[in-house]
Amino acid sequence: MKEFGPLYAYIEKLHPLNEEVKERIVKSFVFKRISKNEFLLQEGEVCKFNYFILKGSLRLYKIDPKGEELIRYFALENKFVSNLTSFITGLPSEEFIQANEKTELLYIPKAVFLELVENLPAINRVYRNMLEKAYITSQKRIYQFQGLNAVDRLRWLLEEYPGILSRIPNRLVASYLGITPYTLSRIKSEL
Amino acid sequence: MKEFGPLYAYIEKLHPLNEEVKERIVKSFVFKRISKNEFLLQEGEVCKFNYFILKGSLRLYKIDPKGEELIRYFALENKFVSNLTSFITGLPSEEFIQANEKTELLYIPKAVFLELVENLPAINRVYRNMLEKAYITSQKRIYQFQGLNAVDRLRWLLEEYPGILSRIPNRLVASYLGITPYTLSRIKSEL
DNA sequence: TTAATTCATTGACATAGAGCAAGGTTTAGG
DNA sequence: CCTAAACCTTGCTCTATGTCAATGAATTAA
Repeated sequence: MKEFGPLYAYIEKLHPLNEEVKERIVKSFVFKRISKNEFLLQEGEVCKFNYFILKGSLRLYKIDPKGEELIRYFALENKFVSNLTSFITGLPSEEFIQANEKTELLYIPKAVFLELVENLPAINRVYRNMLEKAYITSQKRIYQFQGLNAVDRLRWLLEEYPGILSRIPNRLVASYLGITPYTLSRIKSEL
Repeated sequence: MKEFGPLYAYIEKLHPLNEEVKERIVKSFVFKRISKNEFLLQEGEVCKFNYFILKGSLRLYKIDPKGEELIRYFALENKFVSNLTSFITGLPSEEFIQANEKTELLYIPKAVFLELVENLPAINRVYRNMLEKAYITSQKRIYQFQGLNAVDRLRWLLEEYPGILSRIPNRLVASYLGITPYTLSRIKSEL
């Protein structure tokens, strides 16, 4: 079960783990390997899983009325990710979750996860931390849109996700920044 | 303790309350009346309270490098509000919380609140719901900025907060929408 | 490896929204 | 109730970013 190392490490930063709890975790999560562009969730489906990324990356996005991809979030290694809104409410997702590259992950069904949240303090802490982190990230992003122009958003991105431009197609990065690929291409030269 | 009616109602939508729990709530929250423009939190302070609004409204904002107010959120009646980021992390707030009008609220110190979160399932549920709601709201707002132009943002606002334009100065509404008051004034005529 | 596709760059032009200035209106507090 | 201050509106101009088109580079699949 060497796949579980990164997950244990993640959880242990929040709450101590004993062998019994580790066993329940191993029984509850499933390993999965997906290829580039494969979907974990499509618009209209209810998000029934919580994912932990071991290798690779995902993007979460919505298709707007013009058919454009609006990317809300890039999820990289050692992050929990799901469409929390759909996961929480049980309503159909408005978002897609798709792999940017070949990706390895662990996933846990919602019902199993919520049962662990209720019964294992470590996982209660994980869920709380997910919500807190997701919230803080969203809030930063709001101010980024509200207060920064294209160049400053790019600067912010490069601090937050160093090396992302060489890892993820610029077209997707532009969507994440809320600008066109043309503008991204131009502002990259202005540093 | 008639002030507590709205708070009980709020909590009871999430989790049943008995008299014993109500008593602990009454002992833990403090009633406060504040005047227009009074601050509940200033930049640099750590947010040590959680507020429940009984009457009136607050705004949460940040001052950008040009000295402009960037409003992230309007909190109206029957909402819990605090600077969750600072509340969670214990780090100094980058935001101000200020009253838009004469406002009545109940507040609870962070330490007391967290103790109730740990020990009263009803309040654990309240905190979880706060985080979930705050997250969902933020996420909507990201897509609003990423995908909508000024007119569509205004339309969205009028659905989400009907009557807000007659209640809160347009200057503040414009900041919330991420546009200038000039533009807001102009687009109001385009419906 | 090559052909087909997708992606990035760049120039010319278009446009939403910003910034400034001036005037009229509303609000607040003494 | 009256005055000062804050707020809203509107015309004019400016600018950042979008749009379109053309070309070249990189990636992908066969």
